[in-house]
Amino acid sequence: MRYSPDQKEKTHQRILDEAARQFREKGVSNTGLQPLMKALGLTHGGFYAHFRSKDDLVESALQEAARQMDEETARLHDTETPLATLILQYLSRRHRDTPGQGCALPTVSAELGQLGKPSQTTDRIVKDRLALIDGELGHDETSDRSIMILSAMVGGLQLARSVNDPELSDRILQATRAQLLALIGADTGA
Amino acid sequence: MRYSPDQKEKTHQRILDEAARQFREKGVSNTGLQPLMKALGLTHGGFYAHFRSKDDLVESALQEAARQMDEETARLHDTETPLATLILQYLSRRHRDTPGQGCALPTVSAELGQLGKPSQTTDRIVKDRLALIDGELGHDETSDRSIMILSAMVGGLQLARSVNDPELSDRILQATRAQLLALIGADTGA
DNA sequence: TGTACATCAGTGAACGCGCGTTCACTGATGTAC
DNA sequence: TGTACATCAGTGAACGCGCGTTCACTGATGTAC
Repeated sequence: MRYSPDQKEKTHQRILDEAARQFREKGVSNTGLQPLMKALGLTHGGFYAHFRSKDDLVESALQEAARQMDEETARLHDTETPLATLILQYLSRRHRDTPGQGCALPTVSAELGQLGKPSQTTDRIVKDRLALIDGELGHDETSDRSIMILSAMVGGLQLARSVNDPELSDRILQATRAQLLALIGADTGA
Repeated sequence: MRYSPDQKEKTHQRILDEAARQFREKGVSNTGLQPLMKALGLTHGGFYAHFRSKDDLVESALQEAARQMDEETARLHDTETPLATLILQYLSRRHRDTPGQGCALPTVSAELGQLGKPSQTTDRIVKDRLALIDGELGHDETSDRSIMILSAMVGGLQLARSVNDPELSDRILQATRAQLLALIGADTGA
């Protein structure tokens, strides 16, 4: 059956959103196209009217996740201390517990790197994040400090997600947060 | 055919070693038992004389990787500045390029966390690493500082592996290394 | 010492299953007259 | 305005494939007599 004129575009976006969520939640390898389409109330055959292949979807979904992230960081600048807010949000329980809405670096990017599938988008996300942090720190170009902050953010989130003991997980978030805030306090203050 | 008395034990260890390597290199989901056994010159059916299931192998291999790591860190104490040496080795090109011999936290543990498979071993590895770092820093119990150092190590390694641009990858390793060494210099010096 | 038998690590075909992908088809909508 | 036709998003069966797992079997070694 044929649908209203903008129906295809809407479905395309729904697939993209759901994929971006599931890829970050369960990993690319553990996300099947069949269950994904079923979750949207569609059958799997129709997928190929929207994307050339699963790899195509992966790349598009990674870009979509990056775009969503950009929107969120844009909203950051309305706050008083954007970098502190970024760190607090990144290393929050909420971000730990909802990977589907969060940063793609610890999940999708890591898996792509492991599989040897190069993605320009990973580099773009990393460079954007670094530029954001450097901007807040008052640096004109990529600094060692901003790289180390991003490393600690990604590693802290990942460890908090990997660990089994809930107290240890909370502790990892809290400690990494506190240390990073102290670091940037020393940078931007005095 | 039957083999010499200690043959089974040797084969068991060979499977364990190869699995620990492949899991860290390609991820658990992307490692098949059939190719794994073939790589050892065996057929896949024989696998179940050694392990109850793939999940059993995953847990055993994770423990094996942890054991290998312990051996390596034990050797660290022969060096003059063990913590600095640990950081330099962890964030080295060598470690980035040979995940099969390296730390399981950024690869296997992350994937298990993603799949919702709890593993006691992940917690043990994290706690051991933290204890090691705290010991070098002169702390009696887990400190915020040691957690943040481990976060930055894991995150820096992972980012360096995920990124496509070789210069950016090298830069991430170098910057995270430099910042962490400066941090522990300030801690242990002064 | 020689022979009959039990053991069991490893073999390889077979299983059901979910995967990514293909393809002939459907049928409501948009277009042409 | 009414009718005939083209379009094409979505359907659902089917494909070949690799997966984890099972199982009847093999045959060199260890054991019992």
